[in-house]
Order: sequence, then C-alpha cells, then structure tokens
Amino acid sequence: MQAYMTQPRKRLITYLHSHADETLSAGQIAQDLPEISVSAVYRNLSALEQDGTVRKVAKSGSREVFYQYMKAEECRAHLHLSCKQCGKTFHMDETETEALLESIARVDGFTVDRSDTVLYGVCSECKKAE
Amino acid sequence: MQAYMTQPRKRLITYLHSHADETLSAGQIAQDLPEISVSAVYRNLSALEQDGTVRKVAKSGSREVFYQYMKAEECRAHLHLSCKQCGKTFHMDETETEALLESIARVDGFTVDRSDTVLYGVCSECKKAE
DNA sequence: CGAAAATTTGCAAATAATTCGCATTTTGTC
DNA sequence: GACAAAATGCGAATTATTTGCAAATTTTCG
Repeated sequence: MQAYMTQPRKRLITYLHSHADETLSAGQIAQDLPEISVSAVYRNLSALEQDGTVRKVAKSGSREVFYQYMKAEECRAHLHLSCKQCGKTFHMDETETEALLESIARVDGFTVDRSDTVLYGVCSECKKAE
Repeated sequence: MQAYMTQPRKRLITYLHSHADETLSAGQIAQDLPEISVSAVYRNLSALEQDGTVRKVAKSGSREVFYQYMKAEECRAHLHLSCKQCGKTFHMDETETEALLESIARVDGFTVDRSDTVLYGVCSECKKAE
C-alpha cells in the first residue's frame, strides 16, 4: 500500500531529524525545503503522523498546525515537557524520570509509557517573562 | 481590556459545560449554537483558550482544530492516566499529583498544567492480563 | 538490465477553516 | 439614562490545507 523512499520524503525526514524537538509548521518546513513541493510536505507529514513518527499539535494563537519529531532512542529514556507558550520541548532528567515513573507504578499501579507521554505547561523562561 | 459577559459568550460557556471532556470543533459548536455568529464562536474560543479554560488540540486526519473543556474543579486538581489498552482514564491521587508536580517544578523549573496533561501507559488490570 | 506496476511528485486550482473590518448592539459604570 | 468599552454579526478577505491529474520516481521481478 505504502512505502517508497522517495527523494522528497528522504529530505523531509532528514530535515526533521536535524530539527528534533522543535515545533514546526508545515509552512515553515516547506519554506526551508524549497526543493520539495508544498503538497509533498503536507502529504508526507500526514503519513508520518499516522505512523506516529511525528506528532501534530495546535499552538495557541496560530491558525497553523505544528509538527514535532522526536528521536526514538531519546524518547524511550525520559519524559518530555512541552511549553505551551514558546513551544519548546524539554527533556526531563533521566534519573528523575525513573523516580517519577517508579512512584506512579508503585502508587497507582500504572506503567507510564515514556515515548507517548508529554507533560504540558510553562517553562521557566516563559514563566519569568510573564 | 476584556470581560463582558455577553449573551453569546454565556451561551457558549454553558454549551461547553454541558459538553465537558468532549473534543469539539469550532464548526461543530457553531452549528450547535445557531443563535451565535460564527465569528463570536471563534473569538470566544480563542479568548477562552488564552485563559486556559479550554484546550486547543490538533486531531489526526482533520483540517480543523478542536477544543476541549474540562471541569475546572475536577480536572485541574490532578493528573490523568490513560490506559492505551483498555482506554480507561484514571485519576491520579491528588496528593500524589501535588508531590510529582512540585518535584518537577523544583527540579526542572517547569510548571505542569494539570488539565492539559495526560500520561499514557498501561493500567494494572491490563498489565495483569498480559 | 529493463519494463510493468505501484506510488509519489509537482503544479495549479479548489476547498474550507479561520480571521478581519466595520457599523451596530450590548454591557458595565457613574 | 448616558457614556465608554467591548463584543456582535455580517460578509468579505485570508490563507492553510487538500485534491486532481499527468508526469516522474521507485520498486519489483522476469
């Protein structure tokens, strides 16, 4: 059904890899990859999103939708903190992650999946700026 | 700057209250509230979103953006655990929630928003069944 | 290798969600 | 009640996203 590693797709994936953890709009990406058509960008992002390779997020105050790519290895190790204001993603310290998840497992009997879970809130920078 | 409890806004809020925890598109809402103009729906949703009263989410496979309202008292108090296997949502103990978030605030300088955050994983029941 | 089959691309046109301008109405205050 | 501030409704304007289709690319397989 699906899976031709075409040039445009390859380029897009490379681009995403080098922009891991950023919150990018399709327009942004298309602009940074002029050699790829806009439709290809949209179509591939859509496919990658279905795969679970990228995550689709709505950002406050923007009409556009954004996409986030996260490196697999890293994702498995720790939890992510996503700032709702600046859009940046932060990586929780691994030891801290362990401690928190261990606590949740013990108290709630719930096994949290690190790669799936994102904690939303406000980072210290944005907090300061308020 | 802002805060007139107008009829349209009141209606929208009432509507949201009676649709707590649902994922609604602006179009859907506008359709359900024909007495309010579409622009009012958008403008108010936008305002409520800035307030943190509603959450904006991008849904896979849709061009529209969606909005979620969660009852303030209940949902702002604790974190949610969503089991990827049975789909059930669990409410983390409030005291535990406090402890965890306090820890994250201290260690990472990150203020987690309780109503926005969902931890994904596997609940004890499903774990047992594995 | 080379051709057929499957899939993706690029383009431009189409679609539809969201925003905006502005005159008018509503709301809160004194 | 009257005034100022803010929100509404309307339709028009934007503009992000999707789509149709012919051409190009990638894969498969003899």
